Amino acid sequence: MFDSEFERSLFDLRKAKLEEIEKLGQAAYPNQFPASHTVPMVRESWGEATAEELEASRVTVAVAGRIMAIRAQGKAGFATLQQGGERLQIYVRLDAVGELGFALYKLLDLGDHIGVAGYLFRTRTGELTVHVERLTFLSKAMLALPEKFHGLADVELRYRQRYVDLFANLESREVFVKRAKTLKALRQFFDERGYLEVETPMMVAAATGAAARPFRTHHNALDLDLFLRIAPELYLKRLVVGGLDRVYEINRNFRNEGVSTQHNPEFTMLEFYQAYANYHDLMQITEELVEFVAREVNGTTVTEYNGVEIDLARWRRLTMREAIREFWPEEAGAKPAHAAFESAAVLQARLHAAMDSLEGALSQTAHQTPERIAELKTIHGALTAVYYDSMKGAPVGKSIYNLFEAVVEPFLIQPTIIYDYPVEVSPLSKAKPGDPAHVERFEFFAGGFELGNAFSELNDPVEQEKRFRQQIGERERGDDEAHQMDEDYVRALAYGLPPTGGEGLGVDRLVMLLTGSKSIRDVILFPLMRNRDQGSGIRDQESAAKDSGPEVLRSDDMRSEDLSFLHEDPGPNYLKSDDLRSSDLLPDE
RNA sequence: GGACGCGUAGCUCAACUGGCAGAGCAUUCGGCUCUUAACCGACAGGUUGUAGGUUCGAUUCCUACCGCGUCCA
Repeated sequence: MFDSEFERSLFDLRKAKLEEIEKLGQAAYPNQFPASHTVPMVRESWGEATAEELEASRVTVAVAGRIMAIRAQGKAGFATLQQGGERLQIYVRLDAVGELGFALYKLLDLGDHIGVAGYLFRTRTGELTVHVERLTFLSKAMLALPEKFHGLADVELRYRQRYVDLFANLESREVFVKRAKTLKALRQFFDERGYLEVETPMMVAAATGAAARPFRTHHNALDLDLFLRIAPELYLKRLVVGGLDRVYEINRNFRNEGVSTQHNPEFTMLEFYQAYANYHDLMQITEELVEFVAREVNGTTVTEYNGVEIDLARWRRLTMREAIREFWPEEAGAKPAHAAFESAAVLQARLHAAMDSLEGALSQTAHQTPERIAELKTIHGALTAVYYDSMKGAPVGKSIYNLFEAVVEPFLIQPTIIYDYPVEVSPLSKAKPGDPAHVERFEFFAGGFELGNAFSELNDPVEQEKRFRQQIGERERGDDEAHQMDEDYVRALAYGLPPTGGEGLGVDRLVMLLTGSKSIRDVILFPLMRNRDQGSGIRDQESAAKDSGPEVLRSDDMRSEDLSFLHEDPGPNYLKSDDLRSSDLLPDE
């Protein structure tokens, strides 16, 4: 538990103080405190009251909180209580609380929980303050708090010890309050529109519905290899077959892939399906949904992200081909003509010319900013990859999609819907009438990343089976993003899925936008972290002695202990896990 | 997986070109009955992430490893 001798000696000191507190007739760990108000309630009710009004009415309150600042002044003193995410000053005087009360005050430390009863007044400087008449000890902080002005700044410690981050950095608490409001607003939106909230399996025999590697686990009693789901998609559509016309699910998905500012191995996804709707309806719902949630959470649709104002109520809609032409970098030469989207050979020629053009631009970078040079290098690398992938036989639609990801997606800062996706990258979407090369699908973006993905669901079982077979062919060509056959899903379609629109939305990413968070780890309470070994910090003797014993776990080890089964070597029969590539929800690079 | 950056007291941060490892907050002791990043005085607190190497001498330079961050895959 201790990181140093300093902490150990502080802990011993605080234990001695607890004994002194008990000698004063207070319990070291009492069971309750009958508060009359929360700190936010006090601020709400009397935050504007004048000194005269407070004096005339003599409001008495009993509030509890954690001491976040303490200033003793001889026979009196102040402290700042924090509770419910807000702070309230208290004033303790010897002649008001008595000898015992003041002796307790002198034994208090930063971080202790106390309860106070007294009346409200304003100090000379105008601060709303409780004039304490009775002081109750509630719980002691046995370890030192972070620096009181800067809070806990170390990013790693903020993630690993979120319990400290939450009380030391109130803006961190605010992020998670907004996350809760986001979830509530999402549910309200769908509940009001007649959607049924459902829960589908997290542990599945085959990980379907998205393009990602799954985690593997095992059910002992049934001796059954299972995967953690990567998406609920195919289950939710089975429910629509079953007559649940409008369903939604907000739950965790698990993808066994890298960690980044936009990816955590477990993340929260909203998916919803609506019978008799198509992707045009979904575009409308998406815009309404994001706007509604922004207003519920922030009271406004304007949010600042990376220093840029984003209005989540103002959406653009572009087809993928329009977007590529619009965002085509001038350093890459002429924009692809429409014909370039029809034939692999023409597209390859266009890509090759763009690579040459970019190389030329990169050889004369005197007037470019370093940021732009880095962007151009990234774009050049991505175009090169698309080119060679195409030369090796990738379907033209897949190349167009990769081209879109390279030159458009990072630049979609303002809310944008991109629609009409190539059929080759959309095996679960329904084709556009009269245009078999494209499907009724869109993804929506803001802040430079994908927020969600939606389409008119393919409901022809024969066509679905054919698409799955095409995906198997893609996999044999070496594309590990190809989808896996799900025969029971095809069977469900054969019973008749009505025309249906379905959508997935990355809840963590929406919260990032609404809170201005640059990393997904800032909106996940306990993001996945590597194990810390003894490389940092001194291990206390107890845990060092019992290092291998199961009963003494270092706090840093607990998470990974819980999750260790997820990291086992897949082994030879890790079968199709790599191959289980499916739909299009938040596809991975 | 790759590139780059970071890791110094419980916390927030210094330490020039390699030359005695420092400050603020917090802690401890003393003073102070309207302070609010309270103030005044004193004390204490370090295996500079870990392990090696170069050097008369390493927080500083080199190598490997661990952890974190950013970008890329």
